[in-house]
Amino acid sequence: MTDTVIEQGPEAVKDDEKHFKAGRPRSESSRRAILESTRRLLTHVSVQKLSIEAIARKAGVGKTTIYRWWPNKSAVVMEAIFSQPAFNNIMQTPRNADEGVRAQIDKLCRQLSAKNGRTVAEIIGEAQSEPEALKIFINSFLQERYNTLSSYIEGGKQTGEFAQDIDTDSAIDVILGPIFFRLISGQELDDGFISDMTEMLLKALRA
Amino acid sequence: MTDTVIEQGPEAVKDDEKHFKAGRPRSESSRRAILESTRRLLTHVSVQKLSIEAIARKAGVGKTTIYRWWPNKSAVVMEAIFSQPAFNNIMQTPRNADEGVRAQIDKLCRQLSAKNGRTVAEIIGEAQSEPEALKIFINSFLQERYNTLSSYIEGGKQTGEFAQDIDTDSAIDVILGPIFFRLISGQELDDGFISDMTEMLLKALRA
Amino acid sequence: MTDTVIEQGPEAVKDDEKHFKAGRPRSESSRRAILESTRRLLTHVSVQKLSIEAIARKAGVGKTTIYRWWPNKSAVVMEAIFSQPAFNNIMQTPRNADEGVRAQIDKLCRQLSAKNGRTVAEIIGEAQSEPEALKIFINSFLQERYNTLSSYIEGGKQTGEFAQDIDTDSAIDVILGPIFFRLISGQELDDGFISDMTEMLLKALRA
Amino acid sequence: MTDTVIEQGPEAVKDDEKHFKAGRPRSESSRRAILESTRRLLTHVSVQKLSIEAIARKAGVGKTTIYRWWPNKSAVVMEAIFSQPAFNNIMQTPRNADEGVRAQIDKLCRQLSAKNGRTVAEIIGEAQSEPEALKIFINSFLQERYNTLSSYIEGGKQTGEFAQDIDTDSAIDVILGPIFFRLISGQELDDGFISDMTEMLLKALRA
DNA sequence: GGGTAACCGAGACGGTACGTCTAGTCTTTAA
DNA sequence: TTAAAGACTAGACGTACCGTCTCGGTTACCC
Repeated sequence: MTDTVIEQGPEAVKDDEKHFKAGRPRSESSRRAILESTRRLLTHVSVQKLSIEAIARKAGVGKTTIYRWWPNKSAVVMEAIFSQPAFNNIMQTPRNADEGVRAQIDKLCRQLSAKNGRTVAEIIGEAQSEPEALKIFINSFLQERYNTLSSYIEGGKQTGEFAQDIDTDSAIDVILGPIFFRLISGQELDDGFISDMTEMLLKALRA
Repeated sequence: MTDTVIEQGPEAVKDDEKHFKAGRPRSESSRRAILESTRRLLTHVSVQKLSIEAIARKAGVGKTTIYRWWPNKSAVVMEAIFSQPAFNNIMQTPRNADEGVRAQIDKLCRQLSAKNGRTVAEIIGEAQSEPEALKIFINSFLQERYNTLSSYIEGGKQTGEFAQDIDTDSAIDVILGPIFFRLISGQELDDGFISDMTEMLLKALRA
Repeated sequence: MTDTVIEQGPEAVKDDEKHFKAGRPRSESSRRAILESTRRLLTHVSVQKLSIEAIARKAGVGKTTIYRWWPNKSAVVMEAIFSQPAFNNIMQTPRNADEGVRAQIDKLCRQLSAKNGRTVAEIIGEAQSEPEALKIFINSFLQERYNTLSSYIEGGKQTGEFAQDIDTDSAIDVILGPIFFRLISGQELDDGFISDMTEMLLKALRA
Repeated sequence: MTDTVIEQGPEAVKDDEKHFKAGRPRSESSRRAILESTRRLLTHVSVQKLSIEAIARKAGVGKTTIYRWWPNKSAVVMEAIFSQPAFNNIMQTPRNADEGVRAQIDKLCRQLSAKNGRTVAEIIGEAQSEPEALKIFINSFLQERYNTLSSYIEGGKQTGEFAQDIDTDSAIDVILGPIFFRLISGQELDDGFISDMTEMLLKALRA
């Protein structure tokens, strides 16, 4: 699901009617080689120091092939990172709102720990000067967490678990904020912080 | 106060004893021209697209002069931005902890609004792939806000305004997090969000 | 004698009358340090790659001190090289013109062998793009060899050893040419070549 | 013929079999623009003061394009200069050895007169500190003159025109030496000198 | 099975910027 | 006044990538 947001190719046209599609089709093996090479290279260098040329070289692919299918480096990197199984966000339906929020916080912190967290931080960094990259990041990663949290909070407000007067969107930012702030300020997302933060946030939400 | 952290020059030696100081002294006018040019250029381009060459060109200064006094682009940018009067952080002593935290949140949000906020976001972005730049950012900007908030929260815990069992450092991250998260996720720091957030955070802190 | 040609400083005033000479006197130790450092550096790098900065650094001297006393790098190098005892050109008075020419060829070839030869070649190279350096080279090195050869050839023409119809200046160029050509074309001035050449040249000169 | 020595490109593969030749082909117009710009710039500045950047700027070409096809500045300059029609060395077959040597001397002196001579002198100068440049100079310019003279001298020795006991290689250096020496010592290659020299040299060669 | 068309790799292209180096000048204090 | 130190503007160095382009060659689909 994640990658369909990123995907830019003509495949986007998936309408009912079969389109006349002349010409050689996109090479699936090249696509995989590009993403795999990107992941490999990111274990050694930062997103900003990663170059399209290096990806192409390593993947044994022409630069044009990359430029044809992705609008910029950030898009390649995000598809490479977020298409990994660890980044799928399917949550088990929780027993109550409190538990749902806790589970989402936990899951997100686990996803952002270790190497992947650093890379996501670098992606966010890259996105600060490229509005388009920021949009892709939001659509392909943040949106889903927003939606999940949103449903939990709305649910909590209805059941009376959470205060009725809190603004859902603001609340989400208050929840996600500390996590990403720790990430970009170079601090660990250690268990101590996670539990401290969780208690504070739930106290803020509760009725 | 901010810039003393960044400052690199031999002026650091300000001891009582007179030092032998051979050679032509640092040109104050070049220093000012560099910082001013940096500020001007940043109104047109992002931090990442800003080049040392462009700064030198615009300031009518040799590249070496920049490299002599600043370790990298981020350091120049930070000194240019944070040395502006708007970024001094002198807070009036508040009547109580609650008011102190509110004032600090307000002040920070005002500093990060408009053009400056974007630039700070870009600085943070740049720092994601340069540990040294991150360190400078923390020392020359974040640390002060940390210290101020820390004293308010500790005070609040002692007077009984705030809960005794909260961890001060975690609390600070919970407070600063949402602000910087809005910033880096490209959303406005509008009044509605600020007041929503403030209420939630203070609820989380209160005894 | 050699170096007076190169010398440019105010010492040029060597008139009888004592001149009032205010200010700190020229440092003889700096002068020696500069020349010695130049010689040392030239054992590692070529004349063109030798920089004034490197000389100043090595000699523990300001760049200004060098620029004050020598017009350019070539002048420093030539004074450093040609002031060595090996480069004095005092010839014993020969028994006849033939022997004089032979002796001069021999001496020159010996002076231009090994490391010194390479350096002289580099000086000539440097002088190709700096007319002033070329002039200094001619005055401080070539001229003396010209004069000596000229007197031998003129003498030979008078005694009938050499043909009357040869032009002395042209003859000198014909004699010196092959030596310097071997030098700048990177070939050794080996004994075989020296004797081959000497025979041919004397045959050309003889009546 | 001259430039094939300099040429570095993959075109060197001119075998019968068709080679697969991927990628965009070398731009002939860029190549011409580079050489032409080099020639133009050399009418104003010396070889040593000529910079690759200036060539690229004037030719409207990226620096990389120059570095891709030539190993260094000297190589560009030599191809620019020696690929001119005036520098082809095709000699008419002479009636005898004497005439051949005279013709070669004449031709060379004509080629080295005026502006071109100065540039060749500068090339030689440049080559004094760059062994690789010297090698290219020898291969792309000197070698041909050597070969031609060699065949004439060998011929002359066989027909009895020239002395049997002269060493051909030494003789060539004796012939070329005076010409290049006049060049690098900044003197004109005027007709008077050329005829004086020619007579002396042929006298030296004759049986 | 031939035509068509988009794909592929390779790699050259004009550019920009990097961070370093040196030139030659300027400006200070100490001798 | 000169020496020494070292900062100054200026600009070239050779390298790395950018994003575009131009090749020869490949692979599907449709008639």
